[in-house]
Amino acid sequence: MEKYEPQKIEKKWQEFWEKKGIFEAKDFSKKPKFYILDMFPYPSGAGLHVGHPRGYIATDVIVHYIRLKGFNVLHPMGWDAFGLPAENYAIKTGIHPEISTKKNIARFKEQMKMIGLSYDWSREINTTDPNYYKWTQWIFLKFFHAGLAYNKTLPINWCPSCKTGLANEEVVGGRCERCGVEVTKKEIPQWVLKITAYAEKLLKNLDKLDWPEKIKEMQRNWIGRSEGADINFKLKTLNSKFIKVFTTRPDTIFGATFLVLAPEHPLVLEITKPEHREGVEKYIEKTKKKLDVERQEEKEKTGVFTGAYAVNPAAGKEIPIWIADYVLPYYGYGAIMGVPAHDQRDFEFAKKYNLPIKEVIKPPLPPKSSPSQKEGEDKGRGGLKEAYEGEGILINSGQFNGIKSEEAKIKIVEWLKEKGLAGFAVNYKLRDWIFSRQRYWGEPIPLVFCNECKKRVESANIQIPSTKQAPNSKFQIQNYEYSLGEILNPGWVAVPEKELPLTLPKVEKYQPTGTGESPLASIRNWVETKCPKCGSSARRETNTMPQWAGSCWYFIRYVDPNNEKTLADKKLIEYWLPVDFYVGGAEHAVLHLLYSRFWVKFLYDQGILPFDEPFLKLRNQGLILAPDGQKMSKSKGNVINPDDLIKEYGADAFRLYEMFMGPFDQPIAWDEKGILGTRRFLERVWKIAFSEEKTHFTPSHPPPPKGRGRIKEGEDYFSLQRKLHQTIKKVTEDIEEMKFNTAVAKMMEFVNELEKSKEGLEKKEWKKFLIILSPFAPHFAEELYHQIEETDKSIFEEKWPEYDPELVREETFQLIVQINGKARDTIEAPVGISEEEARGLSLKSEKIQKHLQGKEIKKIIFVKDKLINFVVEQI
RNA sequence: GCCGGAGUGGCGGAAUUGGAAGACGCGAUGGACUCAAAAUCCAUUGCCCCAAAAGGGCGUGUGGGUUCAAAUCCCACCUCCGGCACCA
Repeated sequence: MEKYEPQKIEKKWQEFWEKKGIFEAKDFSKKPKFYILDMFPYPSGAGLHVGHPRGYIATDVIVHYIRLKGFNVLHPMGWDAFGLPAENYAIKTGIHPEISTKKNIARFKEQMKMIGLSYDWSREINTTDPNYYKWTQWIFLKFFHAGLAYNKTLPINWCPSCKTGLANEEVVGGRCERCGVEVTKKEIPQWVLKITAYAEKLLKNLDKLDWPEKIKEMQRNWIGRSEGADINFKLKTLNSKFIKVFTTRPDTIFGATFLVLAPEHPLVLEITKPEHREGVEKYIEKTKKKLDVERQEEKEKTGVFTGAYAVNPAAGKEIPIWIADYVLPYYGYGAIMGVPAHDQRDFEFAKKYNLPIKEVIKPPLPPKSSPSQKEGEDKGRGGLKEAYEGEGILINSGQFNGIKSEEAKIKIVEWLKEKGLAGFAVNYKLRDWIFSRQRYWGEPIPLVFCNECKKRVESANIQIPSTKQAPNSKFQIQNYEYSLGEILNPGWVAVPEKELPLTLPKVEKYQPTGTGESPLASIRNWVETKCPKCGSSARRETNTMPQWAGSCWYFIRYVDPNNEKTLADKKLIEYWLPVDFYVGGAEHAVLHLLYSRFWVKFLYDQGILPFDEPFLKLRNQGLILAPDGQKMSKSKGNVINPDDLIKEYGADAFRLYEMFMGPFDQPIAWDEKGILGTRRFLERVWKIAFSEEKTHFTPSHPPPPKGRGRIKEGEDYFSLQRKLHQTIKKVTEDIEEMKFNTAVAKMMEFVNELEKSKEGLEKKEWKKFLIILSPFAPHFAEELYHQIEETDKSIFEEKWPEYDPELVREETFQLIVQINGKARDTIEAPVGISEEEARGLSLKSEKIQKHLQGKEIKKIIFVKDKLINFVVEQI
């Protein structure tokens, strides 16, 4: 017998598969298609650690399984290679990101091949390849022309360490998602994508996706839809002007005793009375200096009075207008109505500045624990301890007194609507996507700025239709045709499609300037260009696209990775897409997963894609933590690489252990001892494979009887058969449900039994076991398959075995005999026996007799093929 | 504070239409093989009582409840992890 030496066999079979090309997807094959995708990695310099492959191995298991089931599978891999680490590395070493990226990709690929992952490498893509990002730019221009990309100077989140602006989604707890440094504010011109235009669709479609509830919930919260009303408060002084607020509680309008504007509100200075001007300006200054985090951490409410008054449209009373930084400028209208009796924040503010508190909602039943309702408490004279935020019955609300708040929410808005002072409204927390990065290593934004065009567009005074009505309209000005985007952003002109890709120029210094300009700005002969429309001198946009741009659509490119005419052939898109099954980490819940849904919805509206959701089914793998229970990171020095493990234990033992260590979707700490267990398992299977009587058994007795009845002869043989088929069933079901850990456990159980058994399996049955093992341990199974089969076929060209339902069913079971719910004996009994038979069997047991002595049987509970329970009472 | 998920041996975990808790693996202990060790093989391995066996009791975060029977269902609470957080 040869020794099991994974190092010898793994390389051999990897080359065998590659030469055969059996893992390549066939376009338009007659087999049913299945597109299963891993989130493609950023090829970092550190290479893969043991956490990465967890998802890759899981999809690989599924891929093998589903191929064996007869599907035409698309399972590609590529590189999300734009990003800061490569650029930072370039700053440090002067090595161009393209070069370091190339090196890293080679390393990643080598590691993936080492694990034996069965990707279709003929479709490999790389987001930094100009032939790829040509289409990223092309899609950006679609957004631009449709009026969904706009240029605006905004105070945005700025990472002082990465020296770039960030999207809302990239700020985690006030810190930069990448480097963890606290985010500051910076006001610079930005390209912004109008993701908010898709808020409703992004929210609604979630319901139809087979995604983890957790991710869907996170997206729902992120989009943050609230229903309520817009209400106009007439200003006391500037007669024609209104302050508009959004509220989810129009039923409390009679209790609005003041207004609060965000310090950034555009009307603040206009309405402020001269005698309050100084205080207001000071407050605005102070707010400007505050970081978003500080502003949100502030517990104590602060604010200043503007001296101005507005009129409560329901109560008709004059109410003061304040400014305070607890009102955020970017939500709603940056202004709120203060209802201190029914909003805790307003309550705290009112308490602090002695503003009137007016109760307008009475709780339906006084809640016992509410301090405001305690007896003997000084209520009604501003003695409230906290706001009552629940629903209830209206009081102090004129003609609406006595009705329920639910009802009032509608009636009051309708009443105010008639007076032209309110309307039903919906608001979202989602904000538009800040799309510019002041860094080098990203896709150049293919736009130029032309002063002549700016003048032309501005002077033309065009009536702009809403983007919804005319997303792709063209406008003729003099001899030039402008798109909607070019009209909405005067002076900005798109680089013509035929000039794409607009390639990233070589630069001498990668160092970000920190002033808000990209390193590209220093390359004069690149920046200075001619306007593609009118030929006047123009300047290129020097910001680049964010990290997430390329990953928004990469799954589309895999279906036709080399197409030069379009992002992918329509027929291939129709055949392969959308992605049937997507696997990756949960950390992208509101980044990549939201952005790519947005892009797909847009491309669908543009008629470019025939589907509007990219990923039908999504599953997240749990994080693999370092043995110390911490997240693996280079800085902590606790990273474990797969290379050495594979060298020592083999790729198959590694794969098995990654699947066996715990439930796929739960985080788990790495334990190297565990891989020893799966290696031992393989060694035992190997030994069995070389034992003729175990794998080439010829039964000397008749085949197993169908149905009931037992034969003593060949008992071991039948019980092995049965066990094998139960294992096939369990492994099949577990792969479908991604319960890989129990699938592996079941195969181990089977092998234990086979080891112990006096008899063995016939060759054709042994083959079935090798096939169900093959997705987990492909090299190993292929080797043993060729040991029993003279063939140049691969095990992966076989068929997934069907289990025999007759064999899966057991003939006997352990009847549990309970007395008062406690198990007192077990008796082997034939499956399907009746209560009477079971009772008869049980009463024969000495143990049971003993327990029943001196007791009266009150009741018998019988569960078929499981247990019988005697309920007794002491006589 | 709000939303989501989870608490089971020394460890990772199994068991969910309620039906023997601890599958499988790791570790540990004893033994075989060996000059010895590693590897391998065999046995034991939730805790407690009993000299041992037989036998019995306890046991799935805590407290209560429903039930012949609860890790599983209900109520209250505790802890941990993840996400969001002055969103009007």
